[in-house]
Amino acid sequence: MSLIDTIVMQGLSTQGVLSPEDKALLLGLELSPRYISANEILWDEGAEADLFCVAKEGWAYSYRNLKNGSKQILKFYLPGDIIGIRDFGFTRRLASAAMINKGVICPFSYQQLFKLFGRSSLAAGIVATATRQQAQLSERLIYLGKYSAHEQLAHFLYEIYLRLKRINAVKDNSFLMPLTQELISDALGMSPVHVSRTFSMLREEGLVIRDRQHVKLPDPEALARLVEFNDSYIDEYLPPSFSELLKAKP
Amino acid sequence: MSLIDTIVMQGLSTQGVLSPEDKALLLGLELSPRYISANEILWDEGAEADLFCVAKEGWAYSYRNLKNGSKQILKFYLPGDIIGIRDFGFTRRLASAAMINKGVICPFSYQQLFKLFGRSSLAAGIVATATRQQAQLSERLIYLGKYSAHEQLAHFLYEIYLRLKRINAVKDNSFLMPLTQELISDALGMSPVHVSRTFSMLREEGLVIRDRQHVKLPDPEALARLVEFNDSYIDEYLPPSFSELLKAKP
DNA sequence: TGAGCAGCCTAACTTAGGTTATGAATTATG
DNA sequence: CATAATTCATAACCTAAGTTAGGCTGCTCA
Repeated sequence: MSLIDTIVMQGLSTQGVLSPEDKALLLGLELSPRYISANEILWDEGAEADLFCVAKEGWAYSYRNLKNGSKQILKFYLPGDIIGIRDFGFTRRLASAAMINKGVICPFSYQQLFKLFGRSSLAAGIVATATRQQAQLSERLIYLGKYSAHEQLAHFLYEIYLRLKRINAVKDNSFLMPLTQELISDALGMSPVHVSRTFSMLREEGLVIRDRQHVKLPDPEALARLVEFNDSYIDEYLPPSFSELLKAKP
Repeated sequence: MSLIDTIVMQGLSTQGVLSPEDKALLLGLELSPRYISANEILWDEGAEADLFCVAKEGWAYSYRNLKNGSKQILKFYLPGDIIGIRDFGFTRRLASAAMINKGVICPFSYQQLFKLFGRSSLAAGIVATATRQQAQLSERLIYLGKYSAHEQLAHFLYEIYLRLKRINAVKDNSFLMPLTQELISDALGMSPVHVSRTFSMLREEGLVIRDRQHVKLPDPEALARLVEFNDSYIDEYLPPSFSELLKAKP
């Protein structure tokens, strides 16, 4: 899993927009992998925002600690995702980030990112990556605002399923999800008890089979229909016009 | 109100990072103002994503229509904000956008944006603008997930207050907010009735005085304490390191 | 190998906020 | 100027989800 495997970069790459030098620059970002243990905190809210990471192995999440002692999770990061882009352009972290299970991340600095920005095609790719993350956040906002716990959890599981499928981590409609129900409750803004209740409902409906970290969606399409899933924000490549515009540049 | 007045661009500009040519490019975006009437739809979800707008006058919002007939508002845009950056890198709109009151917007195309991207300092500014919007969304997510209606509405009003103050639209702790309670309810994911109830509570506590569109916060600091407002995501300039990095570039 | 603990389930009870309804005040329209 | 349509306030009632609690299972590590 390299940065190039980010879906947007893939799009740029397969359309021949990235030059060999661009690719060399991208690959240069992953020269210093760091091995991280489970539950290790990558950074705390308010810390200096001086680097980003590509998650190579393991899951991570960003979150905010709330005054009442609980926390709200903003996003789960799967292998291949860029962690910390959220803080680009801020001096301090707006949210904490932590590893869920043990894994490998590749940190890179502002300096390295700016080097990429010199090449407008890479700037476009980075921005597109950031807006994709924002799009995922928007979807979550929509479900938090107006849908029931039942629909929320279904949506959440289907999103994870799609993101894992993209990186070939789904086999026979099953995947590994290293999340406790407490983490899920922090992400969906509901109580852990209600997450359990809702899982039970989905099980009884035959939509989700789960044994600890092993999750199986016997009929993913049924789940998708239930939540009217809008998958354009996950799967889409860059618009065709992009490659034209980028090639035309001097 | 010009694009330069966007907080990030202001930061770049006052630190002398923007060259005269950069500024000319930016101002070029504002050459074709369009006059928009109240409630006019700028674009629908699923439409081709081919342009962005700078809001010059009037308020706008982006939203998603939900299957049950209601809608979820993702963001309100005040004068000076860039509308549509959310869809950068997608071929189709992920959300609809509409004007609230009548106003003026300045559309610009992907081509124009890419021209800006040729200059890495501007690319950085645009990305930072996009991430700032994402940060505002994250804050809303946090409040949707874990706080009561009372705290949510207080937070919402205080955010509007800060954003308006930045563009000098607050006088004597009062400002004009052209939102119906129904729009607010669509943004905060609660029922219109409960918005009204909650406004009544805030009024009784002496925190918010409101007569139709005229809103006064007699003691903004008290409101801020109530919600423990984290204003770093609104006010902060670009990190000092940015200007160093950008100047160092060839 | 067994004590301790994290994770999960289910039940009983409570509550914040949704829903429906009615009326008053404002604003738009013919 | 009169009528219709918004917008808002408040009340009465209801439900989805929170809270507290108790018990089960399967790790971990002493």
